[in-house]
Amino acid sequence: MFKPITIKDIAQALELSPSTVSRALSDSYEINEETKKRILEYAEKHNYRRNPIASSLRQGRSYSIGVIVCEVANSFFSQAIDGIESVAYGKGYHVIISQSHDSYEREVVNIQHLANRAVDGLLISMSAETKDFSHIINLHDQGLPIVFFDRIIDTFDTHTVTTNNREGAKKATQSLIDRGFKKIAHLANAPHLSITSERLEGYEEALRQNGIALEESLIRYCHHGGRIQQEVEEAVRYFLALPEKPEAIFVASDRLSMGCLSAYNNLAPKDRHPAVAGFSNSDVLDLLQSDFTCVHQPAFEMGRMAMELLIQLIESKYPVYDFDNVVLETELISR
Amino acid sequence: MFKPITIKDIAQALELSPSTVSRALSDSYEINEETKKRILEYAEKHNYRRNPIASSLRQGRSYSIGVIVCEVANSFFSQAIDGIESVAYGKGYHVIISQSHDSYEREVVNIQHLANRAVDGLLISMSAETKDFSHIINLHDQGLPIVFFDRIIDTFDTHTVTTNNREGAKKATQSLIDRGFKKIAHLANAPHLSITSERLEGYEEALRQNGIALEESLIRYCHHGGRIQQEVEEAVRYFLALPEKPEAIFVASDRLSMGCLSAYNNLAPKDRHPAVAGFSNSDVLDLLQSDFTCVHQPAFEMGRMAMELLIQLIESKYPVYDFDNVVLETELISR
DNA sequence: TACGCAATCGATACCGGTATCGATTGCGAC
DNA sequence: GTCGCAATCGATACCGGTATCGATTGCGTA
Repeated sequence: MFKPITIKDIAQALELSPSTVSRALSDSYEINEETKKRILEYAEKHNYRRNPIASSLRQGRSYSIGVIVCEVANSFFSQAIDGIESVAYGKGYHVIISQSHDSYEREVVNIQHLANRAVDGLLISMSAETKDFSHIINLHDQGLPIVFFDRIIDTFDTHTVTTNNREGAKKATQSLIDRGFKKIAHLANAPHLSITSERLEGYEEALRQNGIALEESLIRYCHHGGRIQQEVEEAVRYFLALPEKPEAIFVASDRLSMGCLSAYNNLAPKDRHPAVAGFSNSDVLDLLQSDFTCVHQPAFEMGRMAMELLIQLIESKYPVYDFDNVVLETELISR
Repeated sequence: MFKPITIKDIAQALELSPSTVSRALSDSYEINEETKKRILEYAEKHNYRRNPIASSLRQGRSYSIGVIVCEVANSFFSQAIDGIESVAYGKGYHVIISQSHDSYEREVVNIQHLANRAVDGLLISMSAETKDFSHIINLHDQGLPIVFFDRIIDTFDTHTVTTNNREGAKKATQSLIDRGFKKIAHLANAPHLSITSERLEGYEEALRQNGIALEESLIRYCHHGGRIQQEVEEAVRYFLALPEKPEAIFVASDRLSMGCLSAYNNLAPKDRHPAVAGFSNSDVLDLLQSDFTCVHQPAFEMGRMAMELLIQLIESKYPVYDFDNVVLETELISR
């Protein structure tokens, strides 16, 4: 088995002390430029690599952060992750990605796992199923820096990055109204998600401003965020069974849009489907249906910003009590 | 700042030695059941968590493995990752996901990063751009266990998990032939990928067996795997400019299929598009075009298997010289 | 009685960096 | 001449577990 070269090996070879080598390798001002050069050259030549494990142990920091999202196979989150990584790599942090699959249990396990792996901080977007936040509160109480993005909770104060969900939902709904639809249903995400209530508000506001009565019967929730296709089909089946079928649907998310369209294809293949507008960051969905209007979130930017705020928390020398709640604007893309 | 409880704290509190506590916590047979119970209870009560960093340092193992794929926003890879995780978590391993975005440089950086983070092994699916394998060979020579899946290289011997690309490509092409098409183009991935040549073979074989002459002019490669939409558009533009336009296209991958369909929509919105068949694990693409026939790979199973083989390598007490090259079958899904 | 051995637990070095405290040298200033 | 201080480097403890080697006790057996 290959045994990598250590700082002590270098020290011995150059007749220096380990501390000198360590300092030289981290470019300390205490070390003579000449010696520094010797050490760096030797290290380079012998392909020395710092052992981050040992380093972490001593420094009490791992220079890695954890990200928990429901799933990476989702355009919004994969774009957000790209944004996160773009900042992280630049600042020397490593990103560990974890998926909750919108399941409460997996969220708990994974967050625990990440905390155990001694991450320096967490970027969290809540799972759809989660109603109890104690697993997160505990870590926060223990001093672990946490930043929420997209799906946030307000149980305690910290940085958050979201989009203007209310306004986005309003714009999407308005676009459907502008196209002449009056009977507009809403296919919503899990009720306890922050984005769900905000988007619902926007939907309601658009209806109200256009003098359209809100019908509770036109709102359907998906408690697992569409993770189970069956729940989406149930909603669609419900819509199809209504005496007056909705002419259009405002769908809360990407995944739900796909599930919804797929369900309509399966359940009523020959029928004319209602028009659909909704939140989406997919670059595929636009191929799907020419009349699909979507609200696009600046996912990359959100990831970037969340990561920057997290690093700010991590590297702050003093406890932070002043938190940012960034809200970015959405973009309506219609065809 | 919160200071977590350590093994030494427990030892002191219970008037035992750290080694006894350590052994009790790992359920060693050397420790009396009674003492074990005392220790476990105390640890539980005081919410003790083992410090994996310290543990890794001493044991020379991190119980984490690295995965490098081109991107997670890809159904095939996200499904494979799910498979990987399903095995990993069960065996106490943590999965660190890294994206190459089909770029050679990012692949090198990320693999280096993972190796630095002292992963116990790597699961690699090669980037489309990569032609030089020395960064991987180096790590392998240093004894790092590596298993390739999907996009493999044969520069050195190790476990690999792939699908029967030749057969899958053949089936897809055959399905187009069965539908009466004779002029069938092939939109291929980067030429140096293993999957590219294998799928090309299947395409050629299907043509040959049906007495259709192979026309080199109908084969277009995307050197960046479709990462740059421009290259796909270029290929489509090429197809559109041919004196005899292809009636159908066999597309090598998911991403290329999307890019291809999108390009046709943009470049020739009013034209009737050629029929498309190709490799895909997307659950969206089937919504797209009713006549899209796809070859589905058992991605989850591939991930599962690759992870199991990797663990086998990692936990083997003796050097392994006998390697498995698993080839799973594809499934043709037509409508 | 003495010896072997299993059961149980302790002391300590060690994993590879790094923070801390100190030592040495040289030189300008008083 | 001595003092102060900057520059440069060394020795060592320490981070938190864990592998290694030993020590002790008790009991069965020759």
